[in-house]
Amino acid sequence: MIAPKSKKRPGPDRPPTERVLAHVEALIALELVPGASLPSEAALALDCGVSRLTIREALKLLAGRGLLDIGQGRRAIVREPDGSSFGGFLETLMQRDPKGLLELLEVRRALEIQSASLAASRISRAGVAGLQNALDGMSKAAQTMRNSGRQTDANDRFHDWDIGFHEALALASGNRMLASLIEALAKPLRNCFTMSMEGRLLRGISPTTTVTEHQRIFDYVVAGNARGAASAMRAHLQEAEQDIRTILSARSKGAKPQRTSA
Amino acid sequence: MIAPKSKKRPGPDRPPTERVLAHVEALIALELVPGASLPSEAALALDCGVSRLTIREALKLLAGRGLLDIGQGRRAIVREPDGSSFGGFLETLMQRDPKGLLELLEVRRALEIQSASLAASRISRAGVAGLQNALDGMSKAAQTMRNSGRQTDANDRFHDWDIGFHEALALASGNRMLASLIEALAKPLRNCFTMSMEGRLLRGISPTTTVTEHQRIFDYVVAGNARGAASAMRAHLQEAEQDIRTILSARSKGAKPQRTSA
DNA sequence: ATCTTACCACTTATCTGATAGGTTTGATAT
DNA sequence: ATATCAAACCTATCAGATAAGTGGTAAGAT
Repeated sequence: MIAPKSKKRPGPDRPPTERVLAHVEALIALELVPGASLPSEAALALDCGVSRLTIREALKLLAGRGLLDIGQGRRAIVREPDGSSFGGFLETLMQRDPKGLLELLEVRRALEIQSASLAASRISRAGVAGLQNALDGMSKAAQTMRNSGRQTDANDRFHDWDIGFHEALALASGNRMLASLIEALAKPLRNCFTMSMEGRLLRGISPTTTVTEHQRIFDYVVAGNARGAASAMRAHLQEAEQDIRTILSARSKGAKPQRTSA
Repeated sequence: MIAPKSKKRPGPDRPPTERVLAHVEALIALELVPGASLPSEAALALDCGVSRLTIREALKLLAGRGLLDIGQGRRAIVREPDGSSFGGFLETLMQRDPKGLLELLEVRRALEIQSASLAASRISRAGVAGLQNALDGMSKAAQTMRNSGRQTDANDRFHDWDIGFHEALALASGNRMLASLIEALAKPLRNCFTMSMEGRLLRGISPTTTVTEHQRIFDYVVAGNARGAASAMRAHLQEAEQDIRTILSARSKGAKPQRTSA
C-alpha cells in the first residue's frame, strides 16, 4: 500500500495537540467509564511524546466540552455526560439576544409536551412515586406561602418543587436524553419561575391553581393517557407564558424602557 | 455567623484561572461581537497579572465550550454561538448508549413538530422560497435516483435536500434557538437518513413518497395551518422511524450480532 | 501601473526546568 | 485499632526560549 492520502494523514506531522486530543478522546470513549480517572499528566505526556503542557491544554479543552473534571492535586476524572454544556449554550444565546426568553419558552414547550406524552405511555411505579412526591411538596409549599404571606424562602421552595415535578416527569419519560435537556432548561428558566409567580399574583391567581394544573398532568400520566397529558401540559405552559407576558408588559409600562447598552 | 468561608470569596485570593476566566468571559459577553478578535495572549497576561500559560489554558477552556476559535499565528476570535457544542453532547451520549438512537428520534420528533407548527403560524415570503427550493431539489434528486438506479451520489444529494428542507423549516419558524438545535441534530442523524432510505426500499416505498410527505408539510405551512403542519410532520417522522425499525430488525436478523470491539 | 514575491513584525505553539500548593496514602505512635 | 503526621504523588503556575504560522508591506518583475 502506498501512502493512502486521505483527508487526514495519520502520520506524525499532525499537530501535537490533535494527536493528544485524539488519544485522550479514544481513552475516554473506549476504556474509561464515567467516574474513572485518567492517567497522570506526566504519564500521558510520555505516552504521546509531548510535554506536559500540551497535555494540560488538551485536558482543558475537553474539560470545556464537559467531558472531564479537573482539580488540583488529583487526576482528571471522566464526567458523566449531562446537559450542562447545553445549558451553557442556552445561556450565552440568551445573553446575546433579548428575545431569547421567548424562544426558550417555545423550545421548552416542545420538549415538555413530548416529555408528558412519553411519560404517560411508559409510566412505572417508581415514576408515579417520584411525581407524587414532587406534587405533595408543591402542595405543602403552597400552603406555607398562603399562611405566612409570600416569604421569599417559601417561594423558592415552591419553585424547587415545581422544577422537581418537571424533572420527575422527564425521568418518567424513560428518555434520558430528553431528561438531560429539560434539566438543562431549568437553570435559564429560573428567572422565569419568579416572573411567572409575580404574574400570577398580578392576575389574581393563587399558587394553588398552579398545583391544580400539575395535578391534572399527573392524573393523565398515571392513567396512561398520552394525548391528555400532552394537552394538560400545553395548557399549563400556556398559563405560565401568559404570566410572563403579563409581567413583561407590566414592567415595560412601570419602568421606563431600558436603553439597549451597546 | 462566623463562617467567613462562604462558597466563593470574591477576594483576590481566588485562583488565577478563575480570575482570568471571568475576565475573558466578561470581555466576550460585554465588549466583543462574534467575529471580533481578542487581545493577544501577552496583553491579556499583562492585564490579569498572570503568565501567558494561564491565559492559554483559560482560552482553551472557552474554545472547548465553543465560544472561541483559536488558531496559530492569529488571535483568538469570538465564535457565533451555534449548536455544535450541543451536537457534540448528543454524539457522546449516543456513543455511550446503544439505545441513544431511539431517544434521539423522540427528541427530534418534539422539536420538528414544534418547528413545523411555528413555521405555519409565521410563514413569510422568504420562508416559502426556501422551502420551495429544498422541495424542488428533493424532487429532482428523486427523479435522478429513479432514472439511474440508486447511485450513492444521487442518494447523498437526496439526503442533503431532505436535511435542507428541515433546516429551512426551522429557519422559517423564526426561532433561531430551535433552528440551532435542529441543525445540530442533523449530523448525528445522518446515518439515520441512510437507514431510513434502505428501510424504504425494503418496504417497497419509492423516494417519491418521501417527497410527497414533505410536500404535504409544505402545503400546510404555506396555508398557515399550524395544526395540520404539525400533524403532517408527525406522520412523516413516524414513517421515517418505521423505516429505521425495519432496517434495525432486518440487520439483527440477517447478520449475526456484531461483537463489540473492545 | 499592476501584479507577484520576498521579507518582516507579530502572534501563537510547544518545550524545558523549577517552585508552590493540594491529595492520597501509608507509617508511626498511642 | 485508631488517630496523627509526613512523605510521595500530582496538579497549578511561573519564567524564559525556540519554532512555526499569518498578515501586511515593500521591493521587484511584467
